[in-house]
Amino acid sequence: MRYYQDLGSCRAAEKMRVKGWLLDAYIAGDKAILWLKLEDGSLIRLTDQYRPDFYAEPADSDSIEEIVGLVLNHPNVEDVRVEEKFTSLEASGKKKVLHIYLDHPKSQRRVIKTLEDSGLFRAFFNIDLLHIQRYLFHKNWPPTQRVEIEYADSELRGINLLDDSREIEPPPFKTLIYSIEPPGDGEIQEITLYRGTRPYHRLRGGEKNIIMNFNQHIAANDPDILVSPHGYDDVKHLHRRAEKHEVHIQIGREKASKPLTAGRIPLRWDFYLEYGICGAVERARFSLVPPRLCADWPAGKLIDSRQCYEAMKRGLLIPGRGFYIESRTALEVLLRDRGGFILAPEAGLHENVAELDYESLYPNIIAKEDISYETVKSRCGDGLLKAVALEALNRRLYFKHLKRRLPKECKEWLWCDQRSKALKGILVCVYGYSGCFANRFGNIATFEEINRIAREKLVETMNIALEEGFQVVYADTDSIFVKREDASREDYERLAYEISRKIGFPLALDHHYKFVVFLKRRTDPRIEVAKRYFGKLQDGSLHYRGIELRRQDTPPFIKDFQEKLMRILFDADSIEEVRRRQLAKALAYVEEAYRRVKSGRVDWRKLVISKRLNKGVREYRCNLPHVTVAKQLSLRGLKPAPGSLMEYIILNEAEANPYRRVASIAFLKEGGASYDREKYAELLLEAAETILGVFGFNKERFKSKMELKPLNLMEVIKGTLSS
DNA sequence: GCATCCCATGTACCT
DNA sequence: ACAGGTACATGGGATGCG
Repeated sequence: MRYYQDLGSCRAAEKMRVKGWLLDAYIAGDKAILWLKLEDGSLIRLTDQYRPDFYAEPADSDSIEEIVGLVLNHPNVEDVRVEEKFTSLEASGKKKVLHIYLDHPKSQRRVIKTLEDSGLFRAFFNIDLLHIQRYLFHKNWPPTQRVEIEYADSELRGINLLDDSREIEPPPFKTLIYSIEPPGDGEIQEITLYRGTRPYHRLRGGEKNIIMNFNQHIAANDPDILVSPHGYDDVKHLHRRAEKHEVHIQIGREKASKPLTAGRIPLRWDFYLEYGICGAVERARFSLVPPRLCADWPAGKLIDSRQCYEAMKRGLLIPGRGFYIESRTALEVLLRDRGGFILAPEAGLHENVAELDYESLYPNIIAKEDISYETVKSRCGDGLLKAVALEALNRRLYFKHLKRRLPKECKEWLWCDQRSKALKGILVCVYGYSGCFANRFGNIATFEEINRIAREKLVETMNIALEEGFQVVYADTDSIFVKREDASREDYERLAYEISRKIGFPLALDHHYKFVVFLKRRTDPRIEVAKRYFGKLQDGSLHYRGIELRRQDTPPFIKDFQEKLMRILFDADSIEEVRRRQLAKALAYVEEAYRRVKSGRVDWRKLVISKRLNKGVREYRCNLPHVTVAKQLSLRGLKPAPGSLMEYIILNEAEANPYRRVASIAFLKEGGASYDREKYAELLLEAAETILGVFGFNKERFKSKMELKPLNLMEVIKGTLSS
């Protein structure tokens, strides 16, 4: 067993050796504070030395000895060494740089300011990271990974990483779930405590009391993880309210509330529901950032952290964050910058179609073809990006495949699912982030090279399918839709296997459709459209993309209608049966729903449209309905924040005054509202046309037939076929 | 003065 | 602090027509 010894004081204290998981870590003063959950469920707080260091590149390397003397003279600098380093990934040769060691984390800002002002330096490196990142990077210590540690006198003496890469279960962190009522930053009326999704206790009786009781509850239960609707923001809210009553509360494990949730992990409700503790664990392991911080970070930030860690391991210097700019002419963009490959679908109704999808195609290209920022121009060695992607890729594959062998919905299945989903979220971004302007190592060439290979692979894939006797109906980026009339599920699986073997990347049968419809452009029905289709799988479930039903801005009534319509239509064993029997039933259903909308009998709550307000009301140039709604709210003192959903119904679209066209649901009473029947009927028929359009359904014709009673619904269809 | 077309703007979705 | 590609609705000005 190897220990990474620290240079600490060697007092005659008893050394302890324990196994556990790093739950939280942060820098306080000149120490790293480490909270470890141990195997027996107990918790320990250890400290460790932390002295920050960074690099500075002299503007003029000739007078380097003189500069060293100058820097050493700074009262906060403990040591300076001259080292030879690559100053960028593209750099052709090493340069002499100063490695500067500081006396205290707090000194960094001051020292850098002084050095900057001196004008003697061209650039600084390894400064644009959190201290805790640098500490964990130096220790090669991914939080939440199983470790054996040695300590004495509450000081860390050594760590040894244990291999828990095959472990499914998350560390035994204790969770507390709560919510604050009402939501928002006003006075607290109640705090609800939950077991799973069920409330089991409500704290009530005056804000001050509620807060104090909650504080006590935390102290008594000593949870490791705090789950609430807004995670850390809720903790801040609690603190603000407590201050109002001059009450001291302690949500974290430190008396000094430095990080408010020191030693505990605040998680957002929706994150917890989707990814669980496993998700936080995967993020922390990937990024080497404590889960308290990284659970909330956007993926790009996690990738940046991992990239910096990998760079440091290779002895590379970390440049500051900044935006890179690459200018190119419009023609260059036109010629070079292409995204994924798309084969326009063959519009219409198809039977027995297979959708074959590549498994993490982009990360696989990065890892297997070793595409990276520094290798893209001249291929050499293992690239940085490969190192970033490979472990996550293997981990994801492991959990995804393990999941399939487990009984669905058991604990282990859920953990595998959460881990693989969390890793997928990161992996998808590795490719996108490679060309992101904010990526300190990024460049467009890398991004485009990955893209180019992906396109090449997809075209090869299509060709193999054709050679094997299949028809390619549609293809987009990393998936292809193929069909052969007599093909069985096994035939499709064989094809997927054959392609995987030849291309060298994993491809799998993702969906086997009984029926699938590819749509035409609504704005120009002569042209077929990508990314909009729907169908029924062999197992009987519906599967659809891009259509109204997928959109959050579609009113629930329309969604329910469209889904039911699809069900009715596809309740058959063959296309013949669909046409002969189900089509008439579907039309009858359209008529029924149409009459209901037109009669005004639909509950307005089912007609609510919700659209996101992406910026401040003043910044809009177009007076769109949801902007009008935002203005309505502003007028009444409710300021809708950018990013919030505007929920409204359409009262009368034709109204000249835009404020009377729509109404925010905030102003609608229980009694109800009279909605714009014409408009909602129109939306209904558009949703119907999406589903029934292939059979010749046309909303205008439907409407005119509806005016004439009695009507024979089939005429709506027949009319088209004969015309 | 009114209907119609076109385009910029904006949201949401797919991979 | 993920990219690029795609679809579609909406408002409002430009355009055409009488």
